[in-house]
Amino acid sequence: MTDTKGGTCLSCGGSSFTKDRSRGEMICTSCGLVASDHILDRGPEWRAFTAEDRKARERTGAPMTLRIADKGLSTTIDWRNKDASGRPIGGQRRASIYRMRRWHRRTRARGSNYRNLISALSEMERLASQLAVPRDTQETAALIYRKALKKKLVRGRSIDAVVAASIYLACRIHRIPRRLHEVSVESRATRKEVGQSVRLVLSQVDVKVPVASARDLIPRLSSDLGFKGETVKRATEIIVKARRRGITVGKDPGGIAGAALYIAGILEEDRRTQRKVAKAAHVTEVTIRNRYKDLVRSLGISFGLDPTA
DNA sequence: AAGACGAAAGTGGTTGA
DNA sequence: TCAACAACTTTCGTCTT
Repeated sequence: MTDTKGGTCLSCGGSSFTKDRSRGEMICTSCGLVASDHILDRGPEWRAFTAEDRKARERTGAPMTLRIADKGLSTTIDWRNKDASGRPIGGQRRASIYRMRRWHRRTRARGSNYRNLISALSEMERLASQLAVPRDTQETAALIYRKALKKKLVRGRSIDAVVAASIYLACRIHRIPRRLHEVSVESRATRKEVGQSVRLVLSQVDVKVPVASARDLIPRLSSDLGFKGETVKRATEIIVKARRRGITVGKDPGGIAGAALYIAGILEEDRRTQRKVAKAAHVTEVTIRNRYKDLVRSLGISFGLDPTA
């Protein structure tokens, strides 16, 4: 409990508030009203300097706060200026009731968006930790989701799908190799739904997302398969060349990355079976073979001579 | 026996009339 | 809404190591 902030309490008219940092709540010091509904909207003010601080607020702060804020006023306030026994209410008390009514209306008007955001953010938290997505990437995801929400893209489709899409896109922006199917496996939405949401968000929301590249998948795949450094380097070269020839467009990046690693493995005498590579890359052996053929043909790779180039 | 290869048919999704 | 289509998968038989 530390700093106090300006403003007027809607319940008692008091002007002093206590801020509970761990919960992100604003509490009126004279009547105890939890007045915190704006905290969600003040994105920038949420910035904290330590990881713990940020974590504490992001996780439990917003949703819990809102839940509390709503709880206090979930009943309707009668419009007549009478008290329970029918006597008229006057003076300061009356003004205070009026303010409460207005506040109540406002909360309700924005209520559906808030409610949506609450469940979305908690789902996002769950998904992100499941996928080991870093904090800043998660923030990007939250931002994308908010934009989508503002554009009414969530209407009529599942929150989970749009959340998953936001995380997937945020990962791509931050070049964190998370593939669509990985995200959808952890999501409650199906791969199809997530995919559709990704496309929708991509077309409607103003985010620039780099194209998914096979290159970004190399580090993960190679560590899964235990390739040595030289092999990884060579695989990366192969992909760079392949992209320059334009034979990577429209193909599953997993297949390309897998095939490049497979080829590099042969060239570097660091071989893995197609089966293993395919499994790690989440494609079939056939796809590895097809990409392998494409790559070998268009890059003129030969396996006979000592590969020193 | 395991791995590599390729043909053929099937799947789920996009695109364009 | 439907058909054509591209990418990928499944399945399976055959060759190679």
